[in-house]
Amino acid sequence: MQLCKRQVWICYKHVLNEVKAALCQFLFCLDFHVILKASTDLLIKQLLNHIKTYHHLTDEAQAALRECFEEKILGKTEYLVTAGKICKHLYFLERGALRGFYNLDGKDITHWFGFENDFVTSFHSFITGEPSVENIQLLEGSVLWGITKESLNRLLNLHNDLEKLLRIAYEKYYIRLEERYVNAQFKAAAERYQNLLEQTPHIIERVPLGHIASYLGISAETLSRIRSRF
Amino acid sequence: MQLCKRQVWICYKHVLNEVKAALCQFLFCLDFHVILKASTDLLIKQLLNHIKTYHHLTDEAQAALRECFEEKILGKTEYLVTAGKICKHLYFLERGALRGFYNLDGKDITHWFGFENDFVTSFHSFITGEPSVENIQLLEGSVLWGITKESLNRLLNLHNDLEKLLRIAYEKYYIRLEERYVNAQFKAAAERYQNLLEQTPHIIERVPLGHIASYLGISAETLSRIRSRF
DNA sequence: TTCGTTTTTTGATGAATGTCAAAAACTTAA
DNA sequence: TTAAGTTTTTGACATTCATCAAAAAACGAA
Repeated sequence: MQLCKRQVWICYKHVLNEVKAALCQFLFCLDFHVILKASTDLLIKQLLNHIKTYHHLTDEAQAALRECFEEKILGKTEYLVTAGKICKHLYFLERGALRGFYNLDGKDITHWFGFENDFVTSFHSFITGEPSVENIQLLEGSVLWGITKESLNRLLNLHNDLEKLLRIAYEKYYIRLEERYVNAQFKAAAERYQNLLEQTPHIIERVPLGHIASYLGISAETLSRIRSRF
Repeated sequence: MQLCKRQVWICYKHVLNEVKAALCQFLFCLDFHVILKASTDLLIKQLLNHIKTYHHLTDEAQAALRECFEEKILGKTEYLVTAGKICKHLYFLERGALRGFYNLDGKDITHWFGFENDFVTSFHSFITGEPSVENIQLLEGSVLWGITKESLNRLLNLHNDLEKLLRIAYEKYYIRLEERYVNAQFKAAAERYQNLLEQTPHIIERVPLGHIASYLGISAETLSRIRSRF
């Protein structure tokens, strides 16, 4: 777990995604932590499109968001959030995959995954301002957009429709978590794996078995056996 | 499970809680479903005091809430919400206790408990407008305050501080659920019982063992054995 | 490609927990 | 208070799953 990396900030305008990705890949190899800062007239299209599915925002609120979100590109296995530190950002995952995990008796326990169009953060730390108990680690090279808690709070006081948007987002995330909770606690391991296969096959396709086993609350050996007998 | 009961609406002003409780008790015996309608200048004090811990409301917003919440008093074993029906109310539990449960393969699975100062509803049904999959049943005679989704939405559009309050409430409920999730899935049965003993002893004191076992995801027999060896 | 490392699979064993059944304790209503 | 019903406890046994160890497969860097 590398807590201290060399950082590069790159400001850009009208750069192709492919070029951007290649550049980042190159810098990852040199062990740099890359933070791309897009011109404000660019991008966040996907973010704005996504939140439209929650609630419609005024043009002013959209412009304000554009100002405050900062692009961040991280490579596979890098950490977005590390346990013990206060997490001051809320991130939108534009492209890629990551996992939230914490350490229990020396073992890593993965308790959630994030994919395209998810809002991710250590919610506990972000909301309470206490140090995070969980780590967030990249499973693939990913493109994220981050906003600080201060910026977000400022915007929430300026734009009422943003407050409503966030409330609706929390509602959605709440019932999603509730569903996950019921699945996790009250169904057998094999059934939970079946559910995963049917409802979120992308998890199985993109995440190594070990993490999935941990996520399902079973040992990797047991999951391997379940999988072998379909 | 009685879906259709005789109802009494009682409008009152300046009635002692003891008298109210005695009256309700009497009516429960006669198998009435009691709905008390307080004069708007009375009560909801506890509710308003409680939500102050989340966010301060303007006097106008407080007055608006007073108008919209309706008192509801139910007896032990009665149902607040039944599976299959759309739950259109959000409730504040002033006094009493209840459980949320659903049916899985013919067995009742209790997945949460509610106590004093909790907001309760079938969140999935309330938020999505779909029929509830869970039942909410009273564990003790309880005093609740309910608001309809329509009223709430109307108030949210009128009072921005209410929107903020609700967002903050969702945040709290979200991280509370997340904690419960991690506890549930990744700790052993005995440890979960220990946690319950330490963190929420009121659950153990006020809820029958069978429901607690179900809540912990273990059989009543196993819980009985865990308990016998402390 | 090849070597070394990590991940996944397979097998043997033991611990934890579920299930069924019956007894004991507790509740409730008449 | 009793009698009926419900909940909790106890015992015997079966099942599920974790653990440890070792082999096989997949992955990654040189």
